Amino acid sequence: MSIYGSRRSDPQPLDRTAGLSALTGTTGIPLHYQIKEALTLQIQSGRWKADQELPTEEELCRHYAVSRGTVRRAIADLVQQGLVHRKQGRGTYVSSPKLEGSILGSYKMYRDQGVPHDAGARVLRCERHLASEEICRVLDLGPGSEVYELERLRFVRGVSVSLQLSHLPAELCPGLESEDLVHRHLYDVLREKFDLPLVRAEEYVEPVLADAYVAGRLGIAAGAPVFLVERHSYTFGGRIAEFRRATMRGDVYRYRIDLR
Amino acid sequence: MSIYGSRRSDPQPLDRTAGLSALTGTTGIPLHYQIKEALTLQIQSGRWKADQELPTEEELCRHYAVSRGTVRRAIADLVQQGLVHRKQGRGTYVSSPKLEGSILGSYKMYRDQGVPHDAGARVLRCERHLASEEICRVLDLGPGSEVYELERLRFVRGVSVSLQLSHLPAELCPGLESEDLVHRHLYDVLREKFDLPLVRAEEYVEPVLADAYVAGRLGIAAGAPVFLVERHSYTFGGRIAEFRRATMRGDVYRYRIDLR
DNA sequence: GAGTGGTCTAGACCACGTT
DNA sequence: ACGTGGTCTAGACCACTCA
Repeated sequence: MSIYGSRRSDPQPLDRTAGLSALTGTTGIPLHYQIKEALTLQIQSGRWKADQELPTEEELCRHYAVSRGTVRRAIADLVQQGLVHRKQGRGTYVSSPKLEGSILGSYKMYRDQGVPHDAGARVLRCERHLASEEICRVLDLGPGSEVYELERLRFVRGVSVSLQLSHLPAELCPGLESEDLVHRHLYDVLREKFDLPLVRAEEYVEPVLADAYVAGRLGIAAGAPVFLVERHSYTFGGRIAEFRRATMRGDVYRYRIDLR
Repeated sequence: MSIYGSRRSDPQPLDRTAGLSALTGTTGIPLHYQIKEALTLQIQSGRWKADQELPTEEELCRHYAVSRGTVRRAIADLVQQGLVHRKQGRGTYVSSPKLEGSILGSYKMYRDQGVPHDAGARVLRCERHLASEEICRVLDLGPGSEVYELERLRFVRGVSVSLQLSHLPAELCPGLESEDLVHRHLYDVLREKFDLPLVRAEEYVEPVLADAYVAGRLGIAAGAPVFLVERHSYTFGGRIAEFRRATMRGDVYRYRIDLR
């Protein structure tokens, strides 16, 4: 029985001796930092799932044998990092990584604001095969690895807006081809079916001219200006989960970038 | 004589009664928040300049008649916001807004990485005149306001890379036309000559085709893909200091966007 | 009313940088 | 040696949520 057996949503046990006591005496690492790292590990390892309740401050104080201020400092850092959130009178909860919101917020429909309720995708291709040398390099895979290659056409209100070619390490999402990618977002499927939450992404954006193939798929003239977006998406541990090359209609999208 | 007369770099005096005591009793606003706001005001008003030393924790405790933990919480929030930074054993210092680094980091030279030592600009035009209706709206100015219109061509290693048309409220930077904008960055001039540090900017980016004028200026073919970047730059108080429309060569630049 | 997180205090000791 | 910020404690009271 966990020492947290009486907790409402029964979080996983923490091993105080392994996580803390070994470090405290010898090293000069602050206690609040060690506690923050220990809690981070619980979250990133997946032992604490999204929306799960953390132990209360008082429990953590007892558990780590520290004062409340120290526990609060550790949790405050987690809040600042976005790993957890707190509600006064309620408790502390694991935050679900919300990279998707960040991605959706970065580029916007040009004229047509508002949430596109009737957005969707057509899957043109979803194949598992040996990765090319280039894709192995980009996905940080050894030679001879298998990948899923997923070509999709995205629609908003019946209008095609972008053409996407995704590459995913096959070992991370075996059986991807039998998932419903028409009605569900790829990133939702990755998170819920394959336990692959995305936590970070880099995009490289260039302006290019639509070639004949892209123009045909998007229903625009060849030579029209479009965004070419290369996106590297990462899951926990810095592991790359998807490499995507997308062509987005320049007359429909524009990027918004906030600089601070 | 300031009560801080003995301080090393002689910070401006704080008026405790005006800033704090009036609020404390009546409202339920936390003390650490009120102190943070009071310190923020000192910085944003320009009374505390960049790199200036803040009062020590002990002085702030006495001054606001609060405990050290409360002062530390206020300063920790300022650190997190990037307004100040601390050095153990030294002190707490006002940070200089570093929006420029953020801007320079957002788009990168395509092939040619590395710092462009020999970058420069040619000023094609710098005129003060009545603002058009559109520019008045964008700059949030009343009708009949005057603006500077500044057209520049930027070079890196002797190659023209972008064409920029900036609009600035004339009242914020009177005499801009006599400043050296060839060897100095516009934002450096704004900060140092006109006391106008930029703290935030929004960019809207689209892919377009270069028209004949732009192509001629940039030395590329008409119809080549380029970025059209509209940037709104803000100084303290949410006041817009510059609206810029820039055309950037697509074969030279690409945007890098980090999503979290 | 019981339990949660939010605020604040008073004091202690430590690590670091300057003098 | 002294002054700075960094860490940690033990305790108090408050604000909010929920049964």
